Order: sequence, then C-alpha cells, then structure tokens
Amino acid sequence: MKRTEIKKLLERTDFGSLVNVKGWVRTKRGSKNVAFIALNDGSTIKNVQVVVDRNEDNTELLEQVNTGASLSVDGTLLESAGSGQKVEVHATNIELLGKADPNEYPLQPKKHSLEFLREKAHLRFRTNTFSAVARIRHSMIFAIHKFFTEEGFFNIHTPIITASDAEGAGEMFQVSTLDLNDIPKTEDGAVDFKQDFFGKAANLTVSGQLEAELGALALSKVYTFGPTFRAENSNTTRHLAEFWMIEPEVAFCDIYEDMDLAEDMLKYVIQYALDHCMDDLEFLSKRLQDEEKNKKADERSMELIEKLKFVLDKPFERITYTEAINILRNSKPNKKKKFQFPIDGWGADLQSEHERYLVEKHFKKPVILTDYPRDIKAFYMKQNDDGKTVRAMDVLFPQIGEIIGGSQREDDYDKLQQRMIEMDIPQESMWWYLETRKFGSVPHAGFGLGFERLILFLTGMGNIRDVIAFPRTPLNCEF
RNA sequence: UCCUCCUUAGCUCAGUUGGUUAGAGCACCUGACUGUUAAUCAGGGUGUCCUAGGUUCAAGUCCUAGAGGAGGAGCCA
Repeated sequence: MKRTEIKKLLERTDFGSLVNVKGWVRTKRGSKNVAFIALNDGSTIKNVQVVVDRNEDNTELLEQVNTGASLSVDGTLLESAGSGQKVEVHATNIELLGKADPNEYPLQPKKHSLEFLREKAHLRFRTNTFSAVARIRHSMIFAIHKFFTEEGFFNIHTPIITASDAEGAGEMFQVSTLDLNDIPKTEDGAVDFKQDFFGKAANLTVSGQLEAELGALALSKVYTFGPTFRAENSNTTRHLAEFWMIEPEVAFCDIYEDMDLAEDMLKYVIQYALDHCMDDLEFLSKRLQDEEKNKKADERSMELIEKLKFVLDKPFERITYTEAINILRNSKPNKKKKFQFPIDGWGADLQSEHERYLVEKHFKKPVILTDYPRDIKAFYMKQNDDGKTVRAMDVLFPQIGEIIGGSQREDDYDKLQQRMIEMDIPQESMWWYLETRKFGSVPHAGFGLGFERLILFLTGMGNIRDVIAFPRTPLNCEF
C-alpha cells in the first residue's frame, strides 16, 4: 500500500479507508487492552495517533515500539473517539522498521535543553523544535526566491572560491592544495603560491557582492543566495563561520529605493511565514512562552506571532547616523551614564547597546540607519557631497541587531579609485571591479541579508546555532 | 580575542555555614488500569559529583591549573 504523508492524512475525511503511514514513534501510552502510538514523519509538526488493540500476537512487537523507533503501519482511517485529534489510524498490521533501544536513545518524550540537542545534532531533526525550524527555514528559502522572481530579479551564482582578498568583510578561510607539512617557499621566505592550485592565494568567499555588482550592471536586477564564510573568532548567539546570505544588487537604484527593497522583502517573507507556517509558528510561540515563564513580566519577549504582525503593521523608522547620535546623546541612559560606551561625539561606530536602545526602547520598531561616517564603512560605498558620510544603510531588528547591511555603491571611477588608495585596497587585483566604473557606469545599490538572522527572528530562537542544521563556529565542526 | 557564569543519575536540576549512607521530577524496569493525549496510580536508584593537584580530622561544597559548555562584548550578516 502506498504511504500517505501524515500532513495529508490528517486532512482526510474518507473514514473507513485502508491507509499506510510510516514514521518515528514520539510516545506510546495506553492501558491493558489498547495502546496509543503518536507517530510523526516530519511532514507536519502534528502527530498521527495509531490505535492498537493489544493481543498475544502483538505483545512482543509493542514492547519494541519505543520513542524513536520507526514503523510502517497499515490500518483503517477513522474519526477519533478521543478528544485530542480528529482522525486516527486503527492498526491492522505494524511493521517495526527500525528499533530504538530506550536505554540508549538519547531523546526522551520531554523537554531537552538546546545545548544538549546541539551535541546530538544528528538526531535533533527529530524533535518538534528543530523540525519546525527546518520547515520554516525551507519556506523562507522559497519565499525569498519567489519575492525576487516576482520583482523581476535574476538569481546568479557567485563564486565560493575567490582570489580577491579585498572585500574587507572579515577574516578569510584559505583554500589551498599545498602540502601543509611541506609548504613551498620563495627565495625571500614567503609561501610560494605560484605552486598552488590556482597559482595564487585563494580563499572562501566572505561576500558575493562585488561579483553581484558585475551582474547588476548588465541584468539590472540580480541577487545571490549562497554560502558565506568568515574565519572570525566570534563566539556569540548571532555569528557563524559558515552562513547563508542573500545579496540583491540593483542598477539605476539609489539608497532610498534600496531601503524600500529591503523593507518590502522583509515584510513579504514574514507575511509568507504567517500564511504558510502557522502550525510551526504556534508551536514555537508556545515553546518560547514556556521557556520564559520564569522570567519577570517586563523581561519577557513579545508573543512570537504578535511580534511578526507588529513588524508588518508599521513602516520601519528611517533616520541618519547623525540623527541617531543626537537621540542617543540626549537619551536617559547616556545622561545617567548607563551606557558602557557613552556617546560624546560624532564619528564613532554605534555599539550593540546603542542599536538596541534605538530599536527596542526609543522607536520600538525596526530602524534603518543611513549616512554613516565614511571612515567606519567600506571603500565601495557612495560618498555624500558633505565629504564626511557615505550612503550606507543598516536595518536593525529587535533582539537580532543588524539583520541587513547595505549601501549605494560608488559609481564614480575617480572617487572609487581615490578611496581605494586611501584605504590601502590593492587596485591591481581589483582591476575588473574598477573597470565597471569606466564603461557605462550607473548608480546602483544593494544589501546583504543574513539568512540565519532572519530565521532567528521568525522562529524566536535565541541562538543562531539552533537555526542551521550543522552550525560551524570556532572549535565546532563535529557533524 | 576579552569578561562573567556553569559542569552532580540517561535527561532537567536541587544539594544550606565544609559534616557522616548523595536527592527530586522525567526516562527506564515491575505491577495495576476498558480510549489515552508528554496517560494515571503503586513499587524499584541506575552516580568517576568534569579532570588533576592542594587545604582540612572531614570536600559535591574551599583554593590552583586544565578540559568542555553557556551568556555578554568586539568583529559583522
């Protein structure tokens, strides 16, 4: 008999039909004459209840039906006599596909800590929390492609291995086929990369932006959605060494249209989650409330679904760096010296505590900060006429902080070249980037969205290591 | 990389000022129960108190070092 996925089975009303379900046992309970098995196959967060009449023939089998075991169940689809579910399957035949010794299987029908599950990453897909996150993650991948497709964008694959070390987005992982135990050296003692695979030093990409710009300056609207690697020794709840980034790049676009795009995209995918992932969101919402029930009322976060709707309802606040500095300078925490890094002048980068104050206390909604001092931003950002600031924009979200970083790009050849000289960016290896400003240069802009940070916000999870199946962080590459 | 905290049963955690035989819930095992919703009820403790030193009559508890984990900061998405 053909397997029916549990998601589809639970919607059926053709009671009396013979069906087959396959899945993993979540719990088994019951009494002397009847046993109930909660079976889950990952197609939905919901389980199907399998009802088994106990008899001499199935006693031995039911002893092996423990949490974690996998089953194939033939039975009759019936309207449930119990109150917890609409339908259930009355088993006529149960095949044990794979047993799970309860003395060894680590997952019990109870709440486990996320830290514990991180050490059991090969099994954590089987928990409600991680399967919910995985399904939402999939929906967001789809929603992002759908949004950009509907907006007339083309997805391009930018290289994962790159030879340019000038992107300036962070420390890079080196890519080499040289024998690490016998590294060839040049006469002056440096590593002889001429003997390496590419004949030059190569790294894993820290951003697809520069290549995406090349695409945009021909296809007008492009985006990348690929893996990104940063070898920073970052140990936080919002950094990974390997993460996924979405980077749209748009020709004939200024910083304001760039902000519109960022806000539209975020709202589109959040709405998509509300429309398509409600079962999982409701579960995660309950999980979050359960986790926070011991916290004081004012320390609890907003209910998850309410929080998502809240972001959809209002336009994001858009202010310049200079305006932000003025707000922060006159803020209570600054006057009362509550900030660890007091705001005393123009020019310093904002710290996490400042961003959180603006988003969570002052505006109480997402904030887009623009026009940062040029000295704290990358070389490729378009310079404003004031000679001090650049057309950068950061989208700040509650709890997450910076979820998007973007800018209008410098499209003036001379200004870009001048800035590269000032910031010691090697022009020789970037000749191809500069050349796009020499031939048919146009105003263009783009941004980078940290995919896992978006998932963090949507799921209410607290640690970025729990929204990617196999997190890569310093000293962690087990699975 | 810096700062702070944590490590006790398979899991989550309690363990008072250092005090004699190490505790609870869940899981597991045994039994009861005519349909349960993380079923319930009764009984059963399964332990390198992270590791190595040290202080002490006495260390899960105090000190030193190490390992692993978490949170915050920086870097950023």
